[in-house]
Amino acid sequence: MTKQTRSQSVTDQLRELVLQGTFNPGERLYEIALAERMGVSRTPVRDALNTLKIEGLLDYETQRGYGVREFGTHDIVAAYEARAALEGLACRLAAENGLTKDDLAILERCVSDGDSLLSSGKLLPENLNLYRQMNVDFHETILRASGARILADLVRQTHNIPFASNRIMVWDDYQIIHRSHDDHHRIFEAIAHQQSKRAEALMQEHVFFAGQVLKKHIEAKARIAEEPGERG
Amino acid sequence: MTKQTRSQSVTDQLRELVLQGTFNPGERLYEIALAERMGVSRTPVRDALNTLKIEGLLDYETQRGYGVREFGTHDIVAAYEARAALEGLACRLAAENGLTKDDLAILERCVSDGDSLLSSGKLLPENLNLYRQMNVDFHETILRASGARILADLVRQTHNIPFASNRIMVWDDYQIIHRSHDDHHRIFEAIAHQQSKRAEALMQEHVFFAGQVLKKHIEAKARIAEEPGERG
DNA sequence: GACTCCCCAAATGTATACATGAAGGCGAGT
DNA sequence: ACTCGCCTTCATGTATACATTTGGGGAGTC
Repeated sequence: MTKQTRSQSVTDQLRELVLQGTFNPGERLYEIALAERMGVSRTPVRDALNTLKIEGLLDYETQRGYGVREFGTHDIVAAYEARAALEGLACRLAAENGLTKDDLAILERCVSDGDSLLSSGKLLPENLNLYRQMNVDFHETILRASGARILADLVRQTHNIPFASNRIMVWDDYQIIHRSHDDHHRIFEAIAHQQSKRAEALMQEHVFFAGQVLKKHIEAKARIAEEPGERG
Repeated sequence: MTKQTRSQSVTDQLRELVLQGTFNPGERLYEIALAERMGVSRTPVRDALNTLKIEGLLDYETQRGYGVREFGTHDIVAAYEARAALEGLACRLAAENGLTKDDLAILERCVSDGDSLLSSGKLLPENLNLYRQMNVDFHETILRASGARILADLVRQTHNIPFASNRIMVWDDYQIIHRSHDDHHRIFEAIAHQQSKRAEALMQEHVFFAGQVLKKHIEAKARIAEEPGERG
């Protein structure tokens, strides 16, 4: 990891805090309080707040400061739908342009690495990070291969929603992970054979499905959390 | 227009300068020089540079400052394709949810205003701003009606590319404008009748077509600009 | 007792001083 | 004369002092 400035470091820390739900929705964030908490001056904190505002994680009003933006299931689903459309598009462009040998090799490696990690019939907890990294690599390689940096930028935006990050997945169902990795197989095949339309459709479904899984997961969790109160 | 801070004002000015091509691609932007030029201190300038970096207009390297990002025809086309996908999605969601009476009324108004402006068989120069505003209203209303703020955010991003703004259009061909407004008619109809799939397809084509027109326009201009040099 | 107006406190906006790092030129040594 | 390394210079990164605005609380009046 290359050296980074305090502004960048604070931005990353604060983004992580917000994405992890450390703050309550709507909670106001004070520059001075954050600066003291992080052990820096207001300057890097202001940079970070400004950045997260543009990324869409914070609300802002002139002379009134920043607040944590509220996100509902609806927003998460919309983010996944947007991501599905964008990554589908990137996938099609990549297939149309044709990949470099290097990029093709990376994708092939991702697919075979995934096969290994899943070969035992389950995903071992110690392999979770490896699988996650493989998944990120797969998607980022395709975005890069699309040749359109703006698509990568837009997709990055769609990750900036609590629960919607590509690093957060539903891991408790081997069947779902297996099916997801099966999608990777077919996407790779479609790209390699320049079946651009098929590649687009597969990627759209791949991402959309992940969104649906996450949605059900969140709703189930919310139901459980509410039950004790509903009994009274 | 509500009062805004210097940071916001400088950001808007600088964004406009970059979008209008005031700086050469790759040109470096110095904080101090900009601050003097704009008559403010480095603080608002730094805010602005940070903002435009995240919006994707500037490149940045730690301890090395900011530079104007280069955009090619390829980027512009990709931006339009992304916008087509996103606005198509928003249009479908809006049609599925159903619009409020107010939003429906706004769209209807946009359509009939456009009819008036084009009724003479051409678009008069003094009506150009009115038409442009109508067009912006139409698209923004649909984005709002989609109920997904993230879509509006993402679409805004796609405007942050030189030549790709929704405020820049190719105005010299009445036929094209007329066809574009005809799309609005049909999109309105599809939304009003909750024909969500049709609404999505129409909007996708509507935006994609605008991108194609712009692409040809840019290429034609580039050809003309190069000719004198090619003769030598 | 409630309402209004004014003043103060606190938070954000802006400027500037200071710190750090990077790049290029100049001088010394070979 | 050429190369290596240091040193100067300048631009960015960070902290802090100062300015402005907002909102609330207290005092005074009806």
